[in-house]
Amino acid sequence: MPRKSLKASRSEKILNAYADCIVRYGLEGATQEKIAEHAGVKRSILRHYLGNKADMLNALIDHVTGKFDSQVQSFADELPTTNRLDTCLEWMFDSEYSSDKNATLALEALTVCAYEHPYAREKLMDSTKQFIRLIENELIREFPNASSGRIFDAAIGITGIYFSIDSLTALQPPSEWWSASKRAAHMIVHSLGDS
Amino acid sequence: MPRKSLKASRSEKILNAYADCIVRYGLEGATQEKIAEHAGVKRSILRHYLGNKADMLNALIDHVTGKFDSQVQSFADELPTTNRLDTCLEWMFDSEYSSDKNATLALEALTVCAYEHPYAREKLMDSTKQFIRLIENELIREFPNASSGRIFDAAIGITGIYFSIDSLTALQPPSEWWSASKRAAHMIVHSLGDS
DNA sequence: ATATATATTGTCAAATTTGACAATCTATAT
DNA sequence: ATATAGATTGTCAAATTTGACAATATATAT
Repeated sequence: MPRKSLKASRSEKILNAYADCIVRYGLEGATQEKIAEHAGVKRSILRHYLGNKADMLNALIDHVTGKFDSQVQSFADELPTTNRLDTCLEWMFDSEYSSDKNATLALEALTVCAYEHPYAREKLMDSTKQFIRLIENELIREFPNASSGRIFDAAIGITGIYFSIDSLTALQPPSEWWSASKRAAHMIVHSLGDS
Repeated sequence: MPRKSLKASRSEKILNAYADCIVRYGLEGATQEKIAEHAGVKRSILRHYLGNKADMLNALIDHVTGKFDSQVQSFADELPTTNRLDTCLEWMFDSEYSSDKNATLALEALTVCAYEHPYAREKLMDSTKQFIRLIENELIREFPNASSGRIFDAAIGITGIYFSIDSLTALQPPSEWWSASKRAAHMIVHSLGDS
């Protein structure tokens, strides 16, 4: 008898707007007013679907990490069977192929609340680990004889380079920084071949 | 006749507290109240020495970038004559040697305001460039025959790895991530030798 | 058509944050 | 000792942000 619930779709829209806002204004700068405006809804709606501020933050943490994780997963699934590693780096460091870098940026923007929010710290850590593992897997596939230690080192390095250039987008760096980052990642890859 | 001004020392103390707060609570989460508390002064003092919120932010930008720049400078000055590059990476990726990582963290925390603050964007970009240049110089000293392109790529990579592991401190990563980051940086260095 | 659960809007109070200024205290030179 | 410029504290109003709830509108099944 009741009308069908819009909780799922509305929550999705609101949380995406929330994530956009923390990327642009910082975690504490993302007020409910701005979030509502970005989402194109009234502020009261936020409370109706997601509760108070603390509830919203928890929902955001789940949303952002979940979105990031699923993007990482589909990223891995869509890699071709041949030339996987090169394609992987191509997608990571070419803005043309990047479907939605905002997931990574939102993840990074949330790190500031990890100091006082153990739950956020755990989930962010898990997502980061999963991303590193993705890189590890591709490196292992290409260099099955490399030691797990060197694989891990390389994965940490490539991930770091990616996270770093990604977070630098706010500074609008020249596009050469992206290509240089890609080549730096390739340097790490190549060094695995010299074992 | 007047009493001597404390403007320099007080401003220094307040701006350091400001920087600490944005690292812990984010840019917009660093309220004047919290800053004053961290600095051990009354809130009114902030206004007296640094003006209103906008004035404080501008002062903070100058302070943080200036502090970072001078640390980078003294970092370069203190490098030994032999084994400079290894020492450089040792200092960067060993928390024992790191005198004050907060300067880097504050720099990164400020990037969120670059979207709407062109002045901040410029200064943050300049400081980042200067850091990259430091790495470039050390690489050139070690590999004078490497092309400037590869030097730049390597510098971007090493800088990215450093910035990234640094900003991940909020997630309290295991210490192995630091050592892995260092080894990844070394991988980039070694790949310069195979030109 | 009507009941019902949900969507949506609106409004007000409480809490937080900031701006501005007055008032007082204190060191320093004369 | 006294004048002076600056240090320090205190207070209040304005603006912002959030919390909470009432009131209305609307879709859906019967």
